[in-house]
Amino acid sequence: MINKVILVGNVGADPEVRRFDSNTPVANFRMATSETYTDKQGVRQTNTEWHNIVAWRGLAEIVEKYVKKGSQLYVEGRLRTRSYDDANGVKKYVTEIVADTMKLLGRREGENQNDSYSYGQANSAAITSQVDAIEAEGSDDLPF
Amino acid sequence: MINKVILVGNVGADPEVRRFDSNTPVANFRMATSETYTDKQGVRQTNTEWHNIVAWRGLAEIVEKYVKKGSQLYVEGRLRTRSYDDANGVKKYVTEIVADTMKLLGRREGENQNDSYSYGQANSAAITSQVDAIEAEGSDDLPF
Amino acid sequence: MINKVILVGNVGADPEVRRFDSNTPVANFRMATSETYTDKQGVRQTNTEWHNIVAWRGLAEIVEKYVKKGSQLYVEGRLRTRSYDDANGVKKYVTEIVADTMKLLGRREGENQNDSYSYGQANSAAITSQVDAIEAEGSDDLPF
Amino acid sequence: MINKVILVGNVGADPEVRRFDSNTPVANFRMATSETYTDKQGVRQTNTEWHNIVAWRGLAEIVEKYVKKGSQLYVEGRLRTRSYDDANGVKKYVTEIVADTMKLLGRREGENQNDSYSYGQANSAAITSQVDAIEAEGSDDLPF
DNA sequence: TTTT
DNA sequence: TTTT
Repeated sequence: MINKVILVGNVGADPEVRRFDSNTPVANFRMATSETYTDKQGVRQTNTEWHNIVAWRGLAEIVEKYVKKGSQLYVEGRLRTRSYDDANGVKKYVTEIVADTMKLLGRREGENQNDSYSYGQANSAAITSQVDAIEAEGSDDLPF
Repeated sequence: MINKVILVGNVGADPEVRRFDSNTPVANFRMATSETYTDKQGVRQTNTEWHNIVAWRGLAEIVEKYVKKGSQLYVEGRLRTRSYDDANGVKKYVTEIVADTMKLLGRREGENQNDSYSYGQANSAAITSQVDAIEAEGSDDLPF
Repeated sequence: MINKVILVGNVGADPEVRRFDSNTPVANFRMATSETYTDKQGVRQTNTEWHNIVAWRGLAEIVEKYVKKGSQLYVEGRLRTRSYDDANGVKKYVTEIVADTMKLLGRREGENQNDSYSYGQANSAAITSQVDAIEAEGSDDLPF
Repeated sequence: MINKVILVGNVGADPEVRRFDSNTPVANFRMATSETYTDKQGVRQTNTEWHNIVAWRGLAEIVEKYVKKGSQLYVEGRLRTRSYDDANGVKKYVTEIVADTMKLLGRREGENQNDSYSYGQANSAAITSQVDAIEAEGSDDLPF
């Protein structure tokens, strides 16, 4: 069955990256998608939706290095709702997007673009070489 | 910005359809997407994810008529997280998929297929004619 | 960069599967997506679009076993335009969808559903076990 | 049935916009999506795929104003293969993506971002107001 | 709560 | 050439 999410938006705050046992990294961050429309009174309105993004392993490492508050991002992943007990022992539910593919868009100082990263399509060696290649490109002078 | 969800799965229970003031119908139902995999011990495992689907207006009416417990469905829509106060006055959050397009897949008794419905791409007259056409097809004898 | 195609439609004719050197299987088939609309004169019209689908390796083997003329299918893949010289030595171009994920929908005699297959997300052992599992399910008696 | 294409890439040359009878504008341009990978010899390789994009009416007008050679773009649309006779009277086929939604990504001089445009979801008045709003934003100083 |  |  198919469970697919595609987002293009901006990162709300610098990602948090944690490492669990066996050193598996996981990155969490929030991302906004906004839509603007003109209401019945002719007034411009903006609706902003916030999404919880989770990235594991190689993608988490790429997030750690390249994704920052304000980054414009393409994210493809799947929906997952999980529960947890809050500080008062109350069961809470949160829906997250577990990222499979990510692409940095646009351009800011220190950011790169035009590469996408997929979990599971590349082993860590390949990811490392991708990251190296990107860092090497960091000073390039592409027309776009 | 882009906020898009694509699901193919099965409906968990008959949809609930309510009508608000000005008679706007809204349909709510739950839909499952399952993925199966073989774990490290070689045992087949299934993960099921449940999604809250919301459909408005013309799409709600189509849901009311054609979507049932067990229906196999393609849903395209956007993520929206809303909050509400539960019976104890505690603020709760729920993430829903607001459907834009829907397609009945496969076939069960009383179900039809191969038509998709989009909110906003068809006026109510067109929706009505689609529905009529489907009802007219309702007695056919397709191979699936 | 992102190059993604998502189709839900029907297969026009039984797939052709060939094997190249080193025994890599490749499956080719055509798939139709139709849309119906009511024209300005109120007459129901149908537009059918035909797509060339290509599947490699494990996906090709699954196509060979399960996809038939008339199968209802979900296909996710990427666009690729390639050129070839026709019988008269004239250069021709053809655009194909190289499949990454596939899901059999609906149901016909001898067909199964609710499993999706991805190239590159499963090694050949896992694909084999998926196929085995499906074959084992082959005699069930589901409502659709 | 579902016929959907999602692309994120760069525009290869300035779009051509023509106007037919009844003044319906149509924009045509080419867009590249590239993927890079490391081959068996450990050498970095790039595959670039070129796509023919078509946009009609309001979307064509937005293309005319904002899309340029080098623009980074999100395009959502559907596949359509059409035939034509070339200068020698030989029948040719070309597969195009008819755009439904478009979003300018990244940022260059004279470009804007964070708005997406859909054909059919907005009437021409709404499109005009969107365009006005964008032009008004043209000198802004957004953090991203 | 679906489905396989 | 599919499907409705």
